[in-house]
Parts: sequence; C-alpha cells; structure tokens
Amino acid sequence: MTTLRDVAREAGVSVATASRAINGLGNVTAPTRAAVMAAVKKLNFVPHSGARSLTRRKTDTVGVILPDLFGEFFSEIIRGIDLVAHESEMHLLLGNMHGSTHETAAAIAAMRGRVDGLLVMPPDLKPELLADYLDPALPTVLLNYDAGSLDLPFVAVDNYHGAYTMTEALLARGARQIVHIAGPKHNRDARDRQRGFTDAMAKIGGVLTPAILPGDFSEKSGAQAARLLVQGQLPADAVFAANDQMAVGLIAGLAEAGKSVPGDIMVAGFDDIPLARHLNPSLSTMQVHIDRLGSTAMMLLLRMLRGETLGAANATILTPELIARGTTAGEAAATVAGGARL
Amino acid sequence: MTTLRDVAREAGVSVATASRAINGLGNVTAPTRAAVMAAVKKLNFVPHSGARSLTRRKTDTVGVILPDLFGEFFSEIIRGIDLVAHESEMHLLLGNMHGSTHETAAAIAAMRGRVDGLLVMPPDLKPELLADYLDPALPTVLLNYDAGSLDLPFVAVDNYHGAYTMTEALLARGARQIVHIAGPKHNRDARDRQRGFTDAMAKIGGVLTPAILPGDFSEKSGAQAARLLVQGQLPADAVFAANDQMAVGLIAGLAEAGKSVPGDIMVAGFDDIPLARHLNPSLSTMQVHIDRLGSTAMMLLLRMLRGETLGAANATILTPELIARGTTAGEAAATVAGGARL
DNA sequence: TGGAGCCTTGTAACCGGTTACTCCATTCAA
DNA sequence: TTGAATGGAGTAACCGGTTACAAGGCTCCA
Repeated sequence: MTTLRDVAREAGVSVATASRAINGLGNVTAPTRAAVMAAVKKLNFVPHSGARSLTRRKTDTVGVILPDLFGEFFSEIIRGIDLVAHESEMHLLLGNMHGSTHETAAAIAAMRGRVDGLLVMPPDLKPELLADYLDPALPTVLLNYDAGSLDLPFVAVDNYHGAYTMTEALLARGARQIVHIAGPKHNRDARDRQRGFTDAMAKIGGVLTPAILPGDFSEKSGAQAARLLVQGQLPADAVFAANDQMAVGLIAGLAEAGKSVPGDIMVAGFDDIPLARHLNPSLSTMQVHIDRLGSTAMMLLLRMLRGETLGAANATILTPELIARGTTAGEAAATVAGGARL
Repeated sequence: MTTLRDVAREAGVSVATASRAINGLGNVTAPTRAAVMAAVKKLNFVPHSGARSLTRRKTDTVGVILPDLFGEFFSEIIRGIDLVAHESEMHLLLGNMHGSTHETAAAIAAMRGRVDGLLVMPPDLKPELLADYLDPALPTVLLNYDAGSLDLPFVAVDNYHGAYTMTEALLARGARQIVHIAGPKHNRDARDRQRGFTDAMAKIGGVLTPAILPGDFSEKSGAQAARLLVQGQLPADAVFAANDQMAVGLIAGLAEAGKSVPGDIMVAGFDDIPLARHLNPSLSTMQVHIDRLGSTAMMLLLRMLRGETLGAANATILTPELIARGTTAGEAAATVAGGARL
C-alpha cells in the first residue's frame, strides 16, 4: 500500500510538493508535476480518503439512517438520494436501525467523523429522544418526520390530506360503508392516514364511527382483513387500505371469498407501488413519489453543507396525487384498465 | 465538537488513559474509568470514527459498488448484504458507477481508506480492465460476474442452466415454436440466458435457429416485442423473455392485440420479481433469490476479512428454480392462479 | 529494608494525508 | 550592483484518535 511519502521519495520531492502536484494546486512547475505524476503511475498510488478527510474535515459522504432496507419504499428513497448525491460527488453511508430504537443511537453515533451530514428517518421515535441522539453541529435532514420542536428541516408526505382525498373520492363514487384497514399503531404515517380517513368520513360522509380493521402494512394483514370482512359479515361497499401492500392482500382475499372488485366492493390503497397498475383490475391509490422524498431531502442537506442555516421552516411537504384505476371504477372501466386480461 | 483531549483534560488524565477507559481495555482502575466516563457524559463525547479507523487500519465498513441503484433487483441485493453486514456490525458505503465504465474506476478509487473490503458488480466490464482498477490488497468479492481469470471469489446466478430449464419446461408443455426476447447485447446475464435457450432448443427441441427478438430488460422493450410478434406474424406458441420485466410488457402488449395468455401463447420470464405472482394470469418464471446473491457475497467477504484467502475456487453459483404459474398453464389453471379475478 | 514484579498511568510516535509558514533562488526595477 | 518582489519547494505542525514503551507506585517476599 503506497503512501504519499513513497510517491514523494520516488519523485525526489517533499510530501508537500507531491500533495500539491496531485491536487493540482498550481504552485508547482510543470517538470516537477510531471515527475510526481510519473511516480504516482509507477507506484500505482491512490490517495487514502480516510486520511484526507481527517485533515480536510470533509468526508464527501452523507449518512443515511433508515428504519429498514426492506422493500420498494426504501430502495426508492435511496435511489432518490443517490440521484442528487451523485451529482455532487457525494457518497452514501448506510446505517440501519433495524427497527430498534436503541440501535438508532448507535447508528447515529457511528456516523461521527465519517459523514458531513445526515439524513435520518426515525418513524417511531419521540422527538426528545431523537434530539438527544443527534449532534447539533452535524447538518441533519429528517425524512418523513415532522420534527417541528427540533427545528430541523424535514421532508414529509401529506398523509392526512392524501387519505382525506381518497376517502372523499370513494364517497363521491357512491360508497357509503367504507372500511379502513389501518397500519401499525405506533407508525406516524399510518396514524395520519387513519385520521384523514375518519375526518373525511365525519365531515363529508357524516359517519362518526367508521369501521376500522387492524393491519401492519403487510400483504398478509390485508388478506387477514379480507377474512374478517367476509366472515364477520361486516357491511362494506368499499375498503380503503392504509397502503398498497395491504390492498393487494385484501384483493386476493376477497377474490378467494368470491367477492368481485369493484363490482361487489371497491378497493383503494396508498403509495402507488409499481405493482398497483399491473393488478387486474388495477389498483386505485394515492401516488407518492417516494424517490422525491429522498432527492428533496438530499437537496436540503446540500444547501446546509454549503453553509445555509435551515430549520423546520424549510420543510417540504409532498402532496400525494389521486390515481383512480380499476378497483374503484364502474364495471366497464375495470376490464380495460392496464395489466393482462384473461 | 469535543475530542478525546477535551475528555482527558476534564477527567484529569492523559489521552492514553482516556482512550483505554473508553475502549474498556482493563488496565484502568475503577475510579479512573468512572472519572473518564463522567467526562464523556458531561462533554457529550462521541469518538471520531474517521480518526479511529486511520490508526486502527480498520474501518468496519464495506464498499458496495453497483451499476445502478434502480429497481427491485438492486434493493434486494443491498438488503441481503446488509442482513449479514449488520450482524458483524459493519457499515455499507454505497458507490454507484451509474452504468459508466469510466466512473467505475473512480468509484473504486474513492473507496481506498474508507473500507475494509469491496463488493463489486461490474456487469459489462472486461476482466482485464477490472483487474487494473482493483487493489489486490483489498479483499474483494464480485457479484454476478465470473472473474475466473482474476482469481477472485464471486457469487453468480446460473443463468445458463436456468434458461435451459425453462426452455425445457416449455417444450415439455408442448410448445414448439418458442421465441426468445433477449436482454441487452453486452450484458452477461442476458447472453448466458440466451445461450441456455438456444442450446435447449437445439438439443431437446431439435430447432437449430430459434427466433430471437431484441430487448433491453425494460418493460417497454417487452411491449415492443409483442408488436413485432403480432404485426410481423411471427409464428409462436410460447415466448420466453430474458427477464420478468420484459415478460410483463409483453403480456400487456399481447392483451392489447387480443391474444390470450396462455390460451393462444404461453409466456415465461426470469427472476421472479414480486409482481410476477400477482399478474393475472400469474407469470411462470425462474426464481432467483436475489437477496442471497448479496448475503452470500457478504459472507465470503467476511471470511476474507477474517484472514482467509479465497479465490475463484470459492465461487458460489446460485441455481434458479422453476416456478410454473398461470402463463404456462392449461386454461383451467390460468383462472385460479393468484391475483384478482374479474 | 531492599529489590523483583505487577499494575496503572503518562509520553510520544504514528496512521496518511493537508497546509501554514519559511527559505531560497530567480527576475526585474532602480 | 543591489534590493524588493515573485514564486517554487521544504519543514513541520496538525487532524483525532491508538498504542508501544517508559516511568512510577505499589505489594510481596527474602
């Protein structure tokens, strides 16, 4: 493993000169620079980024701390982040809290000295705890987390209004007995979506206590909900699942029970995962540009790294868009909407 | 930003003692350790991992260099890697070559001094070039790349036999005029799959020059192939797409043209993306456990980091498994297979 | 009481770069 | 010819930790 010292010796110059030549700092004569570059080639020298970032106090890396790396949702976020980071020649250091609150502290601490800034998505962490973990000196942007009290910039999805809009749309299509399949209890997204649903049901539908079935965002829990619905003979003309994944499970469950969608019952989801438009009938949902969650956050972080001081006031709220497809359409529409056909 | 020096001063000890106390090195008396820990708490000290890794010559990080971060395929790989890395308390540094051969060199070089080992997936890079870029002193495992000549361990999918098996299955179901939709020309996976197809057609089907349509692994190119097939009136009783993505596009295209699957024509893919089993009819395909690609590679790398010397002989070949679903089934089977039903 | 041996702690070098500061050799104007 | 200005190159401190080695204090035994 060759070091700058080796290169300097080989070229017959000092380490300072070698460093300057390699970094193109100008105050080096052409012959000297040539000699250094020749030594670099000969010894196959590659600068040690670790050492460099120690003195420069810059790592050209951002830490990304996500609750999990599972599924399309997170890969889309990472893709969005990478898209922007790559343009600025920044690297991504992945930290994973694997769902454990305790590991979050460790993950954040491990980033010290390795990154210039942090993108953190702490779905079910209390703001006070988070404040304890974070280093105020390290530029940080939160993902999908409203941290108003911490005065940190964040990027979030307007889950509340998204759910409200979808419920409104279902009501507009004539549904009256809409059942909601909720997400995990402690999950903010899930709670906001549920709130949007109940509020819309109350204000527009005039239903004060709509039916809500438990779920955990998994396909399986969607299928489970279908069973509850059918066997429990819960009256329903539409089901609004808190995410697409559950809607997929739900539809499969309903099909098994011989219920037709949207004939007997309409179904709607949330997220617009790629699968949504390939189902048959295709799934109506609220489209969230997940990658933008990542790229927007990364852009905010870049501004902070450039010296700007950003706070909660710079938060960006992404509004999901209603995508009406087959599962909420009339009979005719259902058969032509996307995907394969029998 | 507090340093170890600050902690030492606060606790009234030397930096060496502070360091030993913090790292639990034993030869520190209980009162001294307590004093140091109190100072750590008081000053909110978090060790600077960058500096630490410089002296330790260990970063507890592995570099992951992928051609792109797009899509399920890569997110699954990363998830597999993370699963194993997390157990060993290793971090993941993402480098992205964004498809450009030139950037590959830069991405690898940037890893020097930041990682203890490398996982690289260089789909269309010549071995000689790759050898130039890689640092022989840095433990490296290749993903989905047979680098026999470089004597590096690698993990790959047996694309050839996978394609052979699928073709065999289609022939067994009575297909005679099977058309293959190929992947990108320079892509190794694509070429191996095509070879498996043509060999099976020759050896089992007795067809020496089967029809092959161009594709690029995208859904769009699958739809394009459907158009060529239908409008060009190419005789075909089955289509074997080089990946599921194209199969999805193909099926949509065939549906548009009024062809029924599998009634008029059978369809098969490769990869078993999650979408595959949700299509209606569900897609027959070769299942590849993509996450295992990542986790297996990471396990090999860990062994190298522990001091073992591994080479091409330690390569692991993952064999894909045939998943027969609706798109290659008889009429009856097609209607009950997974997904929703009209 | 003196010395061997053990344990705790401190001093300082080191990891591999960057860069402030200094020195020295030109060049050019007076 | 002399002195100032210019700029190329070297010395050494520094980033923030770790750790080899040395030093000092203690116990224990002869």
